[in-house]
Amino acid sequence: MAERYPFDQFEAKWQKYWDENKTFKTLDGPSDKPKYYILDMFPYPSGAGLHVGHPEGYTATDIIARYKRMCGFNVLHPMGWDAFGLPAEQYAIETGTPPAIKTAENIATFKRQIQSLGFSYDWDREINTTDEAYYKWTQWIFLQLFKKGLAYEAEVAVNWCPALGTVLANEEVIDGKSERGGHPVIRKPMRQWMLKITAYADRLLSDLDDLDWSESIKDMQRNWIGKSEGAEVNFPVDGYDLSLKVFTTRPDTLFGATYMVVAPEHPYLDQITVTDQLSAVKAYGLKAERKSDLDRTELAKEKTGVFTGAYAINPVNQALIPIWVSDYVLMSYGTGAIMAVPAHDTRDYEFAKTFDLPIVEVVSGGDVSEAAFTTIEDGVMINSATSDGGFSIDGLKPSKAIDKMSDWLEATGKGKIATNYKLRDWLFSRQRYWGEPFPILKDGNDIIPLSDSDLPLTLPVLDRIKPSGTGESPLANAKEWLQVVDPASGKVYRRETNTMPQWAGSCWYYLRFIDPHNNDQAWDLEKEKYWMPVDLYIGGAEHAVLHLLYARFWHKVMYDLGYVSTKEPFQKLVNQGMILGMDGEKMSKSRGNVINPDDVVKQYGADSMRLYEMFMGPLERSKPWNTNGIEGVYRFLNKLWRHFINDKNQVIELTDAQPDTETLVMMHASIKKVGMDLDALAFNTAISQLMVFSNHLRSLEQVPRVALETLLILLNPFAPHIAEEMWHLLGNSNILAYSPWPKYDETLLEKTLLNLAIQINGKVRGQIEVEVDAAKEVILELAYAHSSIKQYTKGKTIVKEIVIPNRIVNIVVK
RNA sequence: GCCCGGGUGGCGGAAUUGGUAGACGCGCUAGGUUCAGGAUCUAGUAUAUUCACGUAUGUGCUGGUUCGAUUCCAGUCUCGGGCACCA
Repeated sequence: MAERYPFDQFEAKWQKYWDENKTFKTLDGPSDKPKYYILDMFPYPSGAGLHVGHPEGYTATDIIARYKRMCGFNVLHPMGWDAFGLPAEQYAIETGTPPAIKTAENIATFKRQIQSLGFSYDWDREINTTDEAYYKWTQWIFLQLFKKGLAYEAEVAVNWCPALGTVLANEEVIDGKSERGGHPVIRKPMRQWMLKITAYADRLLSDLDDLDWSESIKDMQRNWIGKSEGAEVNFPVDGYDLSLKVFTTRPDTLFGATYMVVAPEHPYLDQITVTDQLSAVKAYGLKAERKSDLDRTELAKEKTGVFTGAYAINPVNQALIPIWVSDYVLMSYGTGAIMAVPAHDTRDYEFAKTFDLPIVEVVSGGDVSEAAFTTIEDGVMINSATSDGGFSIDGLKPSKAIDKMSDWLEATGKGKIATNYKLRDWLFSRQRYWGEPFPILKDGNDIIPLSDSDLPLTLPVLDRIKPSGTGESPLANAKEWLQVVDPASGKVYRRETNTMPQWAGSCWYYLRFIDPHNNDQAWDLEKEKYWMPVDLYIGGAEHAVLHLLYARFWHKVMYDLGYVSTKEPFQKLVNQGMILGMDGEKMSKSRGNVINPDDVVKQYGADSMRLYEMFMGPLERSKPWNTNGIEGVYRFLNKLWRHFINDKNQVIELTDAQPDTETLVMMHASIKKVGMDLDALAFNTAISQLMVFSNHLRSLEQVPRVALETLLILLNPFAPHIAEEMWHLLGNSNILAYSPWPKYDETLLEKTLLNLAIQINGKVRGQIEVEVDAAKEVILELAYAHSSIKQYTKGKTIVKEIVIPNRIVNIVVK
């Protein structure tokens, strides 16, 4: 390791200075400065503390925040804690330590670690989702959702572990057994709160278009919402006064429907199954239920099913087709029933082959004796006309036939055009203690919301958190808390024992940062108008779908209620890539490849840590940690310090003379490149330019003060401690944090002479120096005069001369 | 299976609209400094071949478009992420 420059002497000093002087306190808007709201995904403060992945995003946002301040923006850059969640509760059950205590300890560790990196957060805006003053408003938002009819109760199956007397999260269930103890886990329906996110599916989808997010994240959200357009078709059940409704994206293939399949949970199943088949169907239903419980990762997708004995009437040709039951049809998607077109659907094809059901080709172009033909781009409809010839789609392309059949369904009332979504309503309750209590009272089945004045409904302090044994949360043990007596009527109500999931607090924290201490409102509407939307949001890709979708949903509800002024909360989103271990694998305790930021800061200092996190590669890419790499950036800072600062902490002698041309050009080129790279979040190449500039300055006999000062200004967002320290050693009394970002002079960067490569048949064979915008004739004359070009053209026929001004010359010879 | 991203020296990675591939950093080699090691400074460093000048090859692979392709197009292999019987 290189000899240390004294970072340990001044990094803490500057952190203390910024803290004591509240250097980064954000004044409430509106102000005359343009605003910039830059947000990190706030962390869950786990017991393990920070790992090097956390500071990657935080460093990126901090650099941008510091850069934007220097550019004259009013910057909002806050940090807080998403502190409800399972681990603290599990810890409480095991050790008896109350979750609030453990959580506070974890937060203290996280905060110390984050602060040791010199991030410029406005700590006066720190929020914690577990504070009463915060979750009061989470509860308030829930009440808004409830009043709008977007929150409802439903019976939903949970992972119930009888031995532990508790409900488990999916991640606590491994191979059908509880993670702790290995006890059996069964599915048990319980009353749960649901949020009607599906009501916003269309807007959540279409509003993605205007966001400055990566296409891949938008695609993930689009896929999750899973919009598909098609038709609903009613198939009357033969002999019954009811019809099976199906959803299909391929109404064009209706003539090819040779059977139907309903999900094992379909409500009509008991009614329509013939007596002979009843026991077989019931047995199948039980098996299907168990299968999904025990081993849902079963990869062998062998088709199974049972015939119900019933028949349906195909509405387009009156054909009688058998109705089967099979678990390849899901009750939770579409209508829980399908029309099966084996010739043109892979799954139906497999099923038909397994049970020897007829396969009728209605789109020509494939070979249905071999495989299902599923494309709608090619092929022509066949066998698709009614026997009386009254209706036909024969001869059409499938895509056209879809429209014609849909119209026919609408016209005859046998079906209608329909849209379906994969997105389901959001299961919004957990059987846990450590979460926001629902502001809800129960009177039998009646639901009574608390009034706003009763908020917050605080969590009761329990001597010991333990399972209720009934599947209800540990709150069911809090007898006093549970019972509420109405003083007027004397009537006794019971509180809701479910709590909200961890997502709740993170769904709106970006709004609370705007006005974190408001006791009368969740946030002030004027302040919201000033600060929203978030201009840049950086966080891990693991939240690409759920957190972002849920937050967008709440935001739209708040928008509809007039509490926020923007349709979308996060205008620009960037997902940082993962930092892998030295071995190129995901960092994990079991692999032993975890890097602790505390060790890095101790050994190399915060500036080197920050610089290395950004120098490793593009922010959005995954990349491996390499200790040699941090040595490199450390050496860069070390050389900078030791070249300009002597043993007595004095700056070497600088010159006040104008820099020479080369230095001046490099200085302005650096201002330009670093600024442009920062705008593009290309931190690694910006740092590279700083190194180039710094290397040049160190090579000079006489270093111009203005050049060194410019370097320090440019370096400041990246390595603020060393930049501030050297800035002050240079005799400046202002602080760099708010020094204006320098402007560059474009005219200095315009070259008068440039090197032009001469190619022969596309291969570079020589270079000439010409004036910018030199005439084609001049260039060619110089080119042919070049010795090696002469050699390559000697005795050859010149076929073509390509001269691209200021770029290249290519001479094609034969 | 479907939907997204990536594949460039020994390594992390650079490369405006197609226009001199390999910036910057690591590592390595040689030399200076040092009693020595470390640290540091200087020079070199894609591969093959050559004493050298040079020449040939080279951005996963195979083709294509072009005077010219890391960049555009088609196909293919591979790694990573997401979803997964979604009708």
